[in-house]
Amino acid sequence: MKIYNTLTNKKEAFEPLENNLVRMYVCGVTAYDDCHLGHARSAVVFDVIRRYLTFRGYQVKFVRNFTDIDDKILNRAVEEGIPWNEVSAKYIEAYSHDMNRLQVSIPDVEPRATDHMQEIIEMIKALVEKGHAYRIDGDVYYHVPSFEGYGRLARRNLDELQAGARVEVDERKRDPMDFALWKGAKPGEPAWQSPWGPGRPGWHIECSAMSIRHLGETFDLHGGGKDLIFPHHENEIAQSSAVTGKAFAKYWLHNGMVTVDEEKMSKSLGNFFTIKDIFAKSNSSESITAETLRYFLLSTHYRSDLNFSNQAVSAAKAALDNLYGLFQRLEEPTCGETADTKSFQGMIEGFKSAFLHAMDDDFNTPKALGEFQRLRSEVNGYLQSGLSKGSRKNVLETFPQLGEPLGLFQMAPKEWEFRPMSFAVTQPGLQADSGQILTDDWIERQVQKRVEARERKDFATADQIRKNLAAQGITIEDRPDGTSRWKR
RNA sequence: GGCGCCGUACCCAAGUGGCUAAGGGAGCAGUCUGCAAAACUGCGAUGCAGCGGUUCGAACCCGCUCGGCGCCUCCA
Repeated sequence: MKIYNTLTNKKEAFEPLENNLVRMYVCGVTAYDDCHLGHARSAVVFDVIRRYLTFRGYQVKFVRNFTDIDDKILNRAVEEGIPWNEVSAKYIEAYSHDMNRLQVSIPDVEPRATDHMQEIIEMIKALVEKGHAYRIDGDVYYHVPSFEGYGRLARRNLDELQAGARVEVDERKRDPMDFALWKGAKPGEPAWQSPWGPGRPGWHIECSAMSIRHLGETFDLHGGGKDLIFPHHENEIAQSSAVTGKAFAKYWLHNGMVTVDEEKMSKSLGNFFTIKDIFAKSNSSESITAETLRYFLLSTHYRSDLNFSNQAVSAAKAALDNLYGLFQRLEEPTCGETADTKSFQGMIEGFKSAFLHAMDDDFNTPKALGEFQRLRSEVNGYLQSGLSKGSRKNVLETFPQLGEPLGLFQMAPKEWEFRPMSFAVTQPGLQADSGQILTDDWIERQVQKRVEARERKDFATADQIRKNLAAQGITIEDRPDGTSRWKR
């Protein structure tokens, strides 16, 4: 298996530090607002990485944190007029809800900064003792020049950084690059007791403290969005290695940004789409919307940026329609039995090995999805001439089995709906009475009436029924034997 | 200004030194069908931003140019 490591800037053979145990930490979110598609991408990408490692036989311990104390949370509390810890609790709940809808599996540990104050304070104390941090009044700063390897991850040197510094420099700091480990509390702010007086931790230290607490001083994988490389991950390394004297994470993985009109999706630009909104505006069921979003998110390699558009999501939905269409046909009773052919077995095996090969190469999900599509096309070809029951079953099991690491193809084919996906009300007339209110029984009766009409060659009636159903978003497909299937 | 990434067909997107440049969406044509739908088959980049260079051979390596983006500030 090969994994691209930001630390070395190249793909490396993946070798866990300890046998087949993989310890991975991913930076989660600051709980002060609903999460958007960018947050979701990071969560889905690392969910897939975790699932695939597990699928490959590794024992994975996966930790993803919540930042539940931070300036933005405090600001939000003032805005909403509620206590700060209600803000974080509310948005942690919202995040968990969204991740659950997106079928993102729950990490083994979801640590929160406020539950690790002891570890954080101990770590800062150690940094002060070792001369890597200093106190100014109630604040504690990390002294960046005291750490020799600073800038290695982001491939920058201190001179360059200072030349480009855009922040107003706090004159009290020994170096402009120094960052806060501990912030003394201002009146009215929440505070924890510390050797430097009441206050709260800076952002970067919590990830160091929590990852070491749950995974040990050196662990295998550390992930997050690529916008965290600098300064967040650079600072994590500086803090952690300065305390332990050991290497921190062995492999650093970073996902690309989600963009809108080629610009990074972000709060500050205001060009973000929340997961909540996307689900609310979707004309499909929650599970179908979730699978479509996952397919969309995995259709670009995790390290590249991914542009969000209605068209791109629709393409993902259409691609899934074709796959679920095949599943549906495979489940139908066979008319003619044909014997298994050698070439069929070979084709399935060829697919499996192509899938593994793609995923083993730095989790190349777009390539893997391409292989699934190729399998679909192959199986459809076999279906033209006939496929044995055993082979049908084989295919029907292969998709969910290999789709599991991607979190795809877990749905029963009959639950799938084939209507084009949209996120807004496009055609009010059609939208208003789309399939949802129609019961399967009612549709079934309509279809049966049409079958009977066709039997007596009353095509006018048959076509009228088909037209009516089409207006409700129901598609009819006639089989050669005179029966019909329908799809929402 | 510094550091880094990217530019592959109408759209999305793999491929990063050597078979006919994966796959999906959209489109067109054919087979099938009462007509459809679906499926299948075929068509679609003599070329991978442009220009040079290295090489027996380059989308892939090197250089320059143009264009886009990210980070350098909170950020997934």
